[in-house]
This record gives sequence, structure tokens and C-alpha cells, in this order.
Amino acid sequence: MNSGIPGAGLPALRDHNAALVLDLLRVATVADGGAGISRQELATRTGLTPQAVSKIVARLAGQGLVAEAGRGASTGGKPRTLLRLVRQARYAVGLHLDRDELTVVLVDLAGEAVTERVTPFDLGAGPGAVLEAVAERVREVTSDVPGAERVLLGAGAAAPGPLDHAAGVLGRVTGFPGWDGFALADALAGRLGLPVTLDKDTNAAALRVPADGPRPASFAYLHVGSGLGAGLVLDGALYRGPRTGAGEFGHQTLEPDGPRCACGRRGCLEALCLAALADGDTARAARLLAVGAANLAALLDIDRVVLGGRAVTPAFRDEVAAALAREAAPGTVRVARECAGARTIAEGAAWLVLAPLFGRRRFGFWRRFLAAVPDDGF
Amino acid sequence: MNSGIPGAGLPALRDHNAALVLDLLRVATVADGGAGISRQELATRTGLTPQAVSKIVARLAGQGLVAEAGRGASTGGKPRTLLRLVRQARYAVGLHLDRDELTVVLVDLAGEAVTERVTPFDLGAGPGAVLEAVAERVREVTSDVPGAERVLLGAGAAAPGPLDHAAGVLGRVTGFPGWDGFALADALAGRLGLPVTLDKDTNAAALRVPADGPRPASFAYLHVGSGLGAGLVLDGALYRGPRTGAGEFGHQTLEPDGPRCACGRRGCLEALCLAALADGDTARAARLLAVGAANLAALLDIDRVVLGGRAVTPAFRDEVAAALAREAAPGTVRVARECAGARTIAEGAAWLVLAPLFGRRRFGFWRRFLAAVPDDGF
DNA sequence: GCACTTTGGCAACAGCGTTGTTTTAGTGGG
DNA sequence: CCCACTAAAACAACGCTGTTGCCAAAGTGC
Repeated sequence: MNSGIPGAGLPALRDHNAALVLDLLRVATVADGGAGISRQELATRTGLTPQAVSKIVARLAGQGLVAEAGRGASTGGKPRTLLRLVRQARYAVGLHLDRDELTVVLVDLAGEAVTERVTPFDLGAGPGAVLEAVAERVREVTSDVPGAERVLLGAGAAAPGPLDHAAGVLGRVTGFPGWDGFALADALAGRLGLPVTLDKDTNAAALRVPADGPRPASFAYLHVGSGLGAGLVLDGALYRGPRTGAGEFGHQTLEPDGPRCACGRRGCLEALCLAALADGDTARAARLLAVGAANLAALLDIDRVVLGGRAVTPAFRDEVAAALAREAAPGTVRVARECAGARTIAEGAAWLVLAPLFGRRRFGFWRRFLAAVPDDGF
Repeated sequence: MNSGIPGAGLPALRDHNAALVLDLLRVATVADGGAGISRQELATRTGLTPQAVSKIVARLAGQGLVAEAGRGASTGGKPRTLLRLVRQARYAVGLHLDRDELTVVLVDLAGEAVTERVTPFDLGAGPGAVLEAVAERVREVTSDVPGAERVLLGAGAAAPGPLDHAAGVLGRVTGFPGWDGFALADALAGRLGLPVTLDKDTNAAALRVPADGPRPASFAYLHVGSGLGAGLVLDGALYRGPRTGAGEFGHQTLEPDGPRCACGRRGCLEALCLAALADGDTARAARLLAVGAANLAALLDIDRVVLGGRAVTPAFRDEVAAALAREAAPGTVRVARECAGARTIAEGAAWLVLAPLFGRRRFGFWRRFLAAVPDDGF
């Protein structure tokens, strides 16, 4: 079998450019003020000709995704017509299935939450009860959407890892062994009547973290909760790895002769760090986390780290930032000022559904600037 | 500034498909026997229609890159016409500037070495002498190529890191501080009259390592020489990171309270491992390397590791493999049976030049299957 | 009020892969 | 030997993409 990169035709070309335009429109709709963006600016930003942009915008407007939104100031000639995304044109559902809490959000086309439901929850109650609870919450959240069957794109579900994103199957959720091997994506899709994408909570969060400043092309989201995990964004897209298991940040050995971890290895960062937190020794926990983060940053040349999870208070975040400044080479990495909030994961889950629309895509086209690896496999 | 993913037109579409076809032809030309590949098979492998493939092949043949090479057996109808790359149609030069040795190879369009020159070398001799030596070797290696100015695509240069791949500028080469900040790519390009791409030796090796079996989409090349570095191949392309500094595998802290390393951090894998090697304690070195590799594999979900570098003998490779089997979760990672040879880096350097021809590219098109990260930066 | 600038639509166009059809080159039964 | 059949590959027409050239619309500024 070959690399599997498919050949492309005119439809792929059209979709590619439409996605670029849609993403620029989304940013212009969401960013401060949401003034919109003109065709001219879309043209310069994409490198397409103004005429091509006009055609693309006309197509998108025909689908109801884009609308005119006033005009800009003149710069000596005809003033620019501003365009915006029609936020109500599509919606996506985001689910965060935590161990004891279920968060369900409805997100509009621009990627912002419209409705939110947070309810207590027992992941140990078994598939039947869990599916029922989720379906009920989703029904509540989507009941106000007119023409839901037409505008609801699907649902994204975030769950504790490890899990198989491609197959939509859960793995060994610590403390809840009954879910191992359960095909949650298919089960939810059947129950909700929607396409469902499943991913790790850390990956969902990485899609939505409020890093301060423009979001870098590569960064790491570090989650400190009942475990220690990471969501890796590399070159502008989530990196999941061959078995969609990437991000096992907590199970790096920091003390080769340390205590045995539940994962089988020794001196795992997760075990050491969580033990320190349990002891109330946040300084030690922060330092351990900083060492792990510095290792990751050095390996991946990452210059930004975002923290999140229940254990991460602003104070702890500051401790980690200070420790990281000591552990890493000066000026190479910094911790984002904001940390991920409670809703981040659920909103990120919805982004699993929206992302293809605004899609930087998996293969092809512009990778010419990277060195591709010769693919000698058959 | 936006993500910078450019819009695509018909030429980009054409180049994308041509690159896919060229890559399949390259594999068929190089793989055992080099029998070639038919238009039909190209069509099924790319997903393009046979007619599209015929047109693409005709274009490529017009440029002299492809030629017919016999016919296959009939399967009941007209037998398939086999096609092969014309290996002499283009060439690339690969340079490995090591501390005490210069390797120069000439590589044909199929990516295989045609000529090789290994000469003693003193990286400390300064730019003038080094450029002169390189230019002379390149002249020797390319003198037999007819119409060199037409068929020589360029030169790739591999040097010890860290360095700035994008700018083509060297960094602090341990032991040779005089090169810090030297714009080697530009200097070489001027001297050779060829486009020059500069990259770390580890990255070059990763482009060309003889991993046993089909090359996986994601793997790590670990280099053990005068330092400890890694070349990361993620999702089928080299991962270099925002500042093209990724792969600092040796500077992960394995002992938070260990000895201070030259890099400023404590208990670095590189310092510990090289010290063990210097002591002749290969078992300890192998175990440390295995711990680092297991950390990397867990974080990136990588299932294959390739070893190379002067310190890596087959025996040491086996020691690391055994240690890794103990350190990592069972069945998750293995060490390739072969380790990278002496020519690997120089050939990989030439691949820096060839890769765009067969190019999976940086952005666009098929990334829709990955979750793109919302790009809110302006 | 007129010259000038900029936006953006209209129309013709070139180039891409696709579709429908025909030609070419084999196989195999009678 | 002939003829029906099959598969590969070229030929021709086509639809759709972004591009180019041109012009109308809508402002600014002297």
C-alpha cells in the first residue's frame, strides 16, 4: 500500500480554497468587534485573485454561510463591502464526558458556544445510562435550533484517554475498566442520529485553548487532572500519532530508578507529580511538571505551553511558569498567562466537527516546503 | 498575519498529482527488480482516472523524466505498458560536513547514490578552506554529469546542529564556535552556483534511514555521536518545529538533580549517556538511551526507532533494543534491525533537494482528515 | 463638476481532471 | 485460421476551476 495520499481534482481544489476563505471569514467574525473582512483582503490573504474570491464568496453565500455586513471606510475609491460568517447557518455539539461531570455545549458556525449544560454524571453507570443521559442533554441543547436536521453538522465527544480516535473506541479509562473497548462514537452516532467524532479530552482542549496572543503553529496543552496528559499541536494541526495515542506526557520516566508506575515503567512524571500534589507540595509538583515540559519543549522546539485541568489554579500556573523559566534554556518556552477553563474541552470537542470546514487538511499540496520522507512501502 | 496557507490554482493541482505519480514511479524504479509500474496501477493507487494518469505521464515523459520500460503480462487483454523513472534525467548533490570528515555524494533522480567521495576534513579550518574543499569535491563528483547545469537540481548540506534550516545559518557547533551564525547555505550556493538547502545531520539521516520493512509514517532516528540528537518524522514528513530546532533528544532531563549539563539544564540524557559510553559501560548507556527513547515514543505514539552514528555498533544496537523492550510498554516500540550507515546522512542531504519533486507538501488539501487548529492570529 | 482611485461584476479564456468512445493488442474457444 | 472477448490506452468533447481583460459602480479630492 502506498502512502495513501490521494490525487486531487477540481472539487478538492474548490474545497481547499473555500475552506481558506471560510476560515478567514470566521476569524473576522469572531475577532474583536467582528467587523468582517472585504473581498479584497481575502484575496491578498489567500493569494487568490479578487475575481476568484468573488466567485468563492458567491458560492458560499448561495449556501447561506456568508453574508454582507456593511461597508468599510473608503481608501480613496469605492469602499470595501465587508463580509461575515452567518453564525446561525450551522451548529455543532460538543461533549465532555468527564468521570463525574457531563458538559454539553452547542457551538455556532463561528466556533463560539451558544448554549451550555453542565450536569453531574457517573461514568461508571455503564453504557445504557450514560448514552441516555448524553442524549437527553443533547436534546435539551439542540431543541431551540430551527431546522436542526439540516444545520447540525455533528457532535464531537471528548473523553479521558487513552482511546482510539480513528475507530472511535474507548480504551482503559482509569477507574472505569468497564468501558475498555467500547465503541462510543458509533453508539453515540446511533443514539443521536448525528455523525460523532471521538477524541481524548487533552486533544479537544488543545483545539480550543485560549493561549494569550496569536495561537502559535506548534504548542502543547498540558492537562493536570486525575492524570497527566498532553495535547500536541504541531505545524498547525493536532498530532495524534500512528495509533492516535500521542500525548502520553505523564508517562515519561524522570527517575530511571524511581518507583514503579501503574503503566509498568519506573519513575513516571505522572506518579511523581500527582504524589507531590497529594502531599500539598505544589512547589515540587510544579518543578517536576516544568522539567517534563522543558523536555517536551526541547524535543519538539515548542515555545509555548498552556496549562489546564482541575489541579491547575492560577497560583499553580505561576509556580510552573517560574519553575519552567529555571528549567528550560532561557527564552525558549513560556507558559501562557491564561489557563484552560472548564468549558474549553467541550468547546474543543465541538471543534472536532467544525475543523474540516475551515480545514487545513491532512496531506498534499503545500507540503512541498517541508522535506517529505521517501515512501518505500508497498 | 494569517496561517499563511496559500490558495491553490490549477498549476498547484497539476504539480500535486504529478508529484504523486512521480513518487510511485520512483518506488517502482528502485524497488526490487525495478520492473516499473503501469498507468493502470498508477490510476488505482492515486485514485485518479486512467485518462488523467495518461495525460500526466505524457507531460512527465515530455520533460524526459519518465520512459516506457517494457510491458507486463496480459491479464486477458492488452498487456500493461510499464513505466519507469529516467534516473539520469536529474541529479542532486548531498553533502555531509562532519567535524573531521567530508562526504559528498551524487544522487540520481530515483534517489540512489551514483558517486561518492569521502575525504578527511577539518571543520575548524574556517569558512574559506572549508568552502574551497567542498567546492572541489563537488566538482569531482559532478564532472561526469553531461549537461550538469541543466540536470543538477541543487545541493543539500547536512551539518551538526543546532542550526537554522529556514535561513540556512549554522548555530553553535560544539567545539567549533567560529561557525556560529555563519550563513552556510548562501555561501555554498554562491560558491557552487546551485540552490543549497541546509539541515541538521539528524534530519538528513531521518530522510534516508533504512528502517527494516515499509517506512512508517512516524518514527524517530536517534543519533549517537559526539552528541545525542534525533530526527523526527511525523505523519510522513520531517518535523522541524517553529524555529527548526526540533530533535534535541539529548537534552531531556532524566535526573532532575543530576549534574549540570553544558546546555544549562541538569541531568541531561546526553551527558549521562555519553559519560557511560566513555566509561565503557555500554549496558548503562543503552539503558539510558532506551529510557529516553521510551519517553519519546510514549509522547509521540511512535512505534519504531532507528539508531545511527559512530557510537552505534550492531552490538550496541542490540543492547538498546533489549533495554527498550524492558523500558517501554510491551509491544509499543521496537528498534529497527539495521542501523544507519556512514553514507546515510549524505544521501539524506541530497534528499533535501529531491523531496519537493516527489512532494508531499506543507499545507493544504488533504489535511481535512486531521483536526485543524483554529487560527485566531492576525 | 470633473479627474482620479478602488471595488467588484461580467465575459471570454486556458488548463485541469472526467466522461464517453474508439483504437490497439493481447487471450482463448471453435 | 477466425472471431468473440477482454483490458489498456489514446482521442475527443466536456464541465468546472481560477485567470485575464474590460467595464460599471461608488466613493474622494481639487
